[in-house]
Amino acid sequence: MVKVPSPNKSTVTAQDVARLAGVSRAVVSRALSNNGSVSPQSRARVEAAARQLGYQVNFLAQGLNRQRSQLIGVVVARLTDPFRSTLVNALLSAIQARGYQALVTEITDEQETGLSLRRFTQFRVSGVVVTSGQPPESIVRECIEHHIPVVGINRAQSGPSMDVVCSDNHAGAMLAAAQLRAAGCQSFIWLNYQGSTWAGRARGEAFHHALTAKGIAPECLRELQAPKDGYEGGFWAAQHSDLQHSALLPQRATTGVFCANALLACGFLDGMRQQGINAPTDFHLIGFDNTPQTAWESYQLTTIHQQVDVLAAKALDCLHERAKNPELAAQVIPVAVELVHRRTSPCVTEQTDTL
Amino acid sequence: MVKVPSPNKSTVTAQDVARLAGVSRAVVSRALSNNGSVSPQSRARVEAAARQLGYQVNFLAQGLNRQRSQLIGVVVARLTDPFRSTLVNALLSAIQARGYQALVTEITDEQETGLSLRRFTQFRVSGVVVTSGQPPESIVRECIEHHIPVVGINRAQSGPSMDVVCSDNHAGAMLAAAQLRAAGCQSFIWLNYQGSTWAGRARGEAFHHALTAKGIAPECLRELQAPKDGYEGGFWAAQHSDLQHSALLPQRATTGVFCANALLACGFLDGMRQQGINAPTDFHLIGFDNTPQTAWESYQLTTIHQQVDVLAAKALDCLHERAKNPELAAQVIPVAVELVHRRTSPCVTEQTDTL
DNA sequence: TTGAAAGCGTTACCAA
DNA sequence: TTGGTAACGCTTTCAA
Repeated sequence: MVKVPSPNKSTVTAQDVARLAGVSRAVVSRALSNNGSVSPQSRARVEAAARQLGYQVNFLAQGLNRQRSQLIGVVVARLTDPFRSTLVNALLSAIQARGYQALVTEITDEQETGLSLRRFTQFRVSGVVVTSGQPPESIVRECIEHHIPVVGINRAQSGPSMDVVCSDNHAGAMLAAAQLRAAGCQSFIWLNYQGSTWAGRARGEAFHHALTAKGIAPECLRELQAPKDGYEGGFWAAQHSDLQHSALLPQRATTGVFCANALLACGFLDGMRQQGINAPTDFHLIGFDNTPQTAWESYQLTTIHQQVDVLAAKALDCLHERAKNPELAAQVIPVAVELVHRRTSPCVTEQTDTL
Repeated sequence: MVKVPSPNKSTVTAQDVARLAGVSRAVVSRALSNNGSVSPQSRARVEAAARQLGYQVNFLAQGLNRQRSQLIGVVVARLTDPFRSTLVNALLSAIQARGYQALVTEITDEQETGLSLRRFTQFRVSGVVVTSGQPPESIVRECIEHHIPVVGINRAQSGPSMDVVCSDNHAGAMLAAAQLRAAGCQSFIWLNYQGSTWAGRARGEAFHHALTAKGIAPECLRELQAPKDGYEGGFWAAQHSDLQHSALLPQRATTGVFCANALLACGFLDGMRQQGINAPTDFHLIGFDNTPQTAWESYQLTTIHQQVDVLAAKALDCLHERAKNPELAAQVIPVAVELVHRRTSPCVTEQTDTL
């Protein structure tokens, strides 16, 4: 049973511990941070004193002195997007597991990324993870000059200073293309929204390549662009696609739809259903992200799964690496994705996809 | 066009600005923090110098000196829950709008709440918002002693030190009960999960009271308890309810189901549909939270809306109030909720509910 | 191994 | 109004 004598003095400092333990501040610091040599008995006395007084390091002072806080900055936009919150959740876990604390900034506009980074440097963070927005290269360089590593997740590499960890969009698009092909789709739709993120565009291009590589004629791939992101965007796209007509053709050539993200896919599916068209009977549908909702009974979306915890872990690895070696050339680290077979494009029985 | 001379010296301090402006550090500090008197010309020179050098305050040093950082701690669990992420999103916006930065901790276990608070104090945060978990009163008191106000959102008031901002669960339950009654429901089910949060239990009790106050016999209200939270819990509950039988009775007494949260409601609806039972034809369903998904076409859940931005704003107001006056008695601040009419229990045409 | 002392970068008080 | 100075609380040389 630890007994705190009395919280008379509002805040207990290393000095107080030193006094009680009968040593100097320096010894206290060394003992508590396992840094420098301390005799076993001193250490014991310090630890006892610290416990007794309920001493806790002042991270502000510690950071000021070390020129580095145990903070890691995280930039995110629209946390209400299920994929984003899943990713941030993974990041928080990873950050805390490594003994850091997360300083989170929400941006509503890509432009704000830079400002966030600046504020992070003012806290002397140990690193920054950008999950949304594209920071201006100049500001990233500022960070690097302050020895603050910056890593992006699922975004374009902007300049030579920022590492990037990125789900393998190309592989994802290939998996989607292969699945749709194997399922017998003859025509294809790529669904994205206007002003899509870099990741979305990358997926679209990869899908295009994957299809043409499979010998699909260009006119068989249409692109649908919703005026806005999210569920509503997908819903809108469904109402403005002409899939309902082609699906009703006598010799219906099954259409395969690939979406830039999970929300678009959910919205699209609902929008089509509202018109009496459903997957996989009338068309096939594959989304990206594998958010929890895509697994819900009403959707059961076939989707490309992103390993968020791997993304998070590798991002932190990156920060760590680069902190040790700032001169390192910027890397792009791919993270594998997986195709999750669900109802909107069910698994096809073994079939060599060599067409 | 601002020109940064050269980032030769890694980090520029107030001293540097002072030197360039030809004044002392003190003047720089006063000029830049609008605190204390500075002559117009000094101020101008300082500002120019600061801009020229790209000076940015070191928040660590500032906080150390002021004994308070411009950080606000946020405790959250399971950020993947859409309601949580919506709430945290609102909190982040509010925190930043007021010039603070959010220090976010994810807890996986209620027990960790205390540890989070401790770490927050080590950063000398200006306040703490607890959105998950119940902090031990002793630790909350520690915070208060360090002049760090703590506010909870949607949780029980634990002890006399923590303010609480809380959606009006009672009103929500009343609205739900009234709606179901008006829709003609004769029997009722309250759906919650084992080990529910305090808010969930409070909603259940309020629902119970509301019904009995309306003269509903106790045997008309059953309670369903899922073994786990979330969508899966709701889905499970649907499979283990006997609603499918009662719904098929010849003289079917329409059943009204009220759920502790949105995920349960979505899961329950899907689970029932899988058995061929649907709302509102076979039963009525009302959820809580009004998360984005409940508005999706596949669900269109009638639900109790929580005003997350009001919750966030009032929570920060609380912190502010209490920072000014730490001796204040702990408050419980209710936030109004609204009934959102959607398909699972559609709006009934004007009807005085005086039964 | 230990303690004294010099910072880390700001802010606030106080005398000028 | 201004500048010197003393904190703020910690870490890290550097001698002893």
